[in-house]
Amino acid sequence: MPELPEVETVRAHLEPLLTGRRLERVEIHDPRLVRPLEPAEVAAELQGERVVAVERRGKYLIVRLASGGALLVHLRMTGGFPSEAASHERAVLTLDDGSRVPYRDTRRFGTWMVASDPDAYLAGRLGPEPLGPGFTTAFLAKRLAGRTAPVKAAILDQRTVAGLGNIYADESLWRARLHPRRLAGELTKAEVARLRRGVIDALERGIALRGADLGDGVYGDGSMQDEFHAYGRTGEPCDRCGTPIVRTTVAGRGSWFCPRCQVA
DNA sequence: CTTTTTCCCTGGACGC
DNA sequence: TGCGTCCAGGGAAAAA
Repeated sequence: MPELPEVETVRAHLEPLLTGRRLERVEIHDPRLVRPLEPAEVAAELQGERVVAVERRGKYLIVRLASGGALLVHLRMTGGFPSEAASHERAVLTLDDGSRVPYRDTRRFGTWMVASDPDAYLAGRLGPEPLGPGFTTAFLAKRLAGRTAPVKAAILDQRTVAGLGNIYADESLWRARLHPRRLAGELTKAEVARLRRGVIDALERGIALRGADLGDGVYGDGSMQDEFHAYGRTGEPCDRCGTPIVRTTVAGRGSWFCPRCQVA
């Protein structure tokens, strides 16, 4: 559930803790976290490495190492680096200043992997950063052209744009006034431009508010949930036209939209 | 190639 | 109160 704004918030939290530090000790308690490798193999690769930067690409955290490689962390649904003791601790980093950085993940979907060439690895599975120069209307139009999948499915595809999940997909479509079931290939140029703008605005707002906090201890301390226009708002009035928000299922995901201003 | 479906996992919500 | 059932969701993998 952490999406781009939440992962960015985690990145900002980790950066001052890790940058410049050496990984003194790496304990991986849950073998699933690093499959198919064994925890001991991953720990051995990481121990003794120095962290030179903590970056983000899409929903991945990139813990860059002095060797040129990186630890790639994907939080999936419930992963996170709590600042206080928490249950479901799946791994712990001990740094050369003696500090402990615990990783928790209730549902155990998150992954850690060591990549020798992280940029190549990520480039092969992710489209452009939505807040970077590559996410142009022309690129988005090309990605959507000819596709018969619902536009919501298309923007959840990380190769179309990196970092959207179910929440920000719905918020982006609301801002763009597009029905989630519209066929991706049938959008007009003007609608594609609106979609791009909706994605950018929704994510920038999410980052500014330090992400959403859904009260389950998974998302951070952000306040984006107070500004949701669509997600989870069944029956509540649309902030544009007052029509009650409707829930349906698109691409196998709960999807909320305004049936009046997001026209099918 | 595309699109859809299944699966992984846990805790919280809900019905009886 | 205590069960059983359903649901949430990212993305890999399989199926179509």
